[in-house]
Amino acid sequence: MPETKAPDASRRSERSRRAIFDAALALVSETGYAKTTVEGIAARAGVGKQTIYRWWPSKAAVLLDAFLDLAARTAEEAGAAQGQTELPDTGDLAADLRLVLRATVDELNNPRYDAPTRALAAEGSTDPELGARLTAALLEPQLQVFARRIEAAQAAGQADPAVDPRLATELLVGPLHHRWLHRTGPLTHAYADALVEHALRGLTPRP
Amino acid sequence: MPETKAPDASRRSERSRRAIFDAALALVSETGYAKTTVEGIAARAGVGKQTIYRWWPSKAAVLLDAFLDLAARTAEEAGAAQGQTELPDTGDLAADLRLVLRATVDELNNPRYDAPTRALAAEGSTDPELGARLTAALLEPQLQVFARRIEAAQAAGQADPAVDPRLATELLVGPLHHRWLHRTGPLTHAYADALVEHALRGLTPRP
DNA sequence: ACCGGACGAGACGCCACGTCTCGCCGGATG
DNA sequence: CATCCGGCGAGACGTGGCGTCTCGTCCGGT
Repeated sequence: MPETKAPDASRRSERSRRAIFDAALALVSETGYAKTTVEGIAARAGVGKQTIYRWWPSKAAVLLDAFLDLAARTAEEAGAAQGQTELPDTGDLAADLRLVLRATVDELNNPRYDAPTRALAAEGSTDPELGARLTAALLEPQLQVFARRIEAAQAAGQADPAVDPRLATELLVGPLHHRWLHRTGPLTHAYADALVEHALRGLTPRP
Repeated sequence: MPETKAPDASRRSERSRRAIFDAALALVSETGYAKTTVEGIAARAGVGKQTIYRWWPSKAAVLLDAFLDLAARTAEEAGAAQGQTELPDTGDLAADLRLVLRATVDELNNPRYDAPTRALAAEGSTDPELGARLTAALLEPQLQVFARRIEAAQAAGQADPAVDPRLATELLVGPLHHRWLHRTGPLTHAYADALVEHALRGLTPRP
C-alpha cells in the first residue's frame, strides 16, 4: 500500500521552500503564531497552498522546519559547519557553564527567537509527535552541550562522578526554561550565574 | 463608557456554570484540547453558546476556570478548607521536600490532570494574559509551598540562609516541569528524590 | 522535442467562530 | 398575585481558515 501519496523530493523547488520559511517566520514574528494561517504563509511566500500541504502536515510542522533552518544558518555563520558540536572547556567548569547558560538567556530574550520558540513549545507539549521532533532536533543537542562539559569535568575531578550528567544538566536548564515559559521572573545573566553557583554548591550550609 | 456590556452576575445560573465545567473537562480528557470546541462544550452541557460567551472570552478561559474549580474541590475534600495553605514540617527538610515533590510527580502523571495542564500551559505560554492568570492562580501557590518550607529550614539552620528561597524552589520544580513538558524522561519518585538530593548537596565533589 | 510532475492560482465544501435574535422562564419587586 | 427584567436554551447567520480539488503553466531530465 503506497499510501496513495508519493511526492518526488528530487523535483522539489528550493526557491519555494525558502520563501515559505521566510514567510512563516516573518508572519509569526509580526502577527503572532495564533493569527498566522497557512493561507497567509502561502500568500506572503507567493506560493500555492497545495505546495505547503504537499510537504508539511500542519502549520506547526512548517514553523518547526523554518526555525530549524534559521537555527542551522545562524549557527553555521557563527561557528563550525555543524551545529553546536563543540563546547568550551577552559578548565573552569563554573565559568564554562555560565558562558553557555548566559547565551541561552540571550537567546530566550531575543524577540526573534522568543515568539517561534514559545509557539513550538506550546504545540509540542500538546502534540506528542511534533514534540518529539522538536526535542530531538532542537532541545536535545543543546542539552548535550551541557552534559558533555559536565562529563569532562567529572573526568577531571571537578564534579562529583556519582551525579548523572543528564540530571545535572536539567538542574541548570530546567529552572531557566521554567522561569522563561511562565514569565515568573526576569531572565538575566545574574540569574544564570546564580543558577550555576547553586547547582554546583547546593543549598546545604557549609560548616 | 459602560463598554456596552454588563451582565448581571447575581442572576447567573450556577447550574449552567457547573455543567459547562463538567463538559469542558470531559471533552478535553476524551478528545483532547485541540478538538474540543466551544460549540461542543455548549452542546454537551445542554447550554446555549451565548451563555458561554457571556461569561468567558475564550475556550482556554473556560478550561482554566473549570480546572481551578476541579482543583479547589479536590483540595477541599483532601485537606483544609482552603488550598494548600499549610505545608508539612517534620524537621527533616529533605524528607519534606521529597514528599511534596513526589506528590507533584503523581499529579503530573495523573491523566486526569495531565491533559488539561498541558493545554493550559501551552495556551498560557502564548497568551500572556491567560498565562498570568494561570500562574497566579495555580502555579504560584504551589511554588509558595516549597518556598515557605525552605525559609523555615533556613531559620532552623538546615539550609544556607544566603540562598534565595525562590531560586531554591525553581531548582527543584524547574527540572521536574522541564522533563514533564518535553517528555524527556520518565517522571518517577526516584527522580523526585534525586532532584531533592542534588539540589541540596550540589554537584561539586566533597573532599 | 517530449513528457511527467511540481508549481501558482484559486474554487469548493466544511466547520467552528463569535454575534444576533427569538421565546421562555425564574426570581425579585410592588 | 401580577409585572417585569434579564439570563437562559436554541439555533440562524455571516465570516474566515481548513484541507482537498482541479486547472493551466513551467521546468528539468530523458
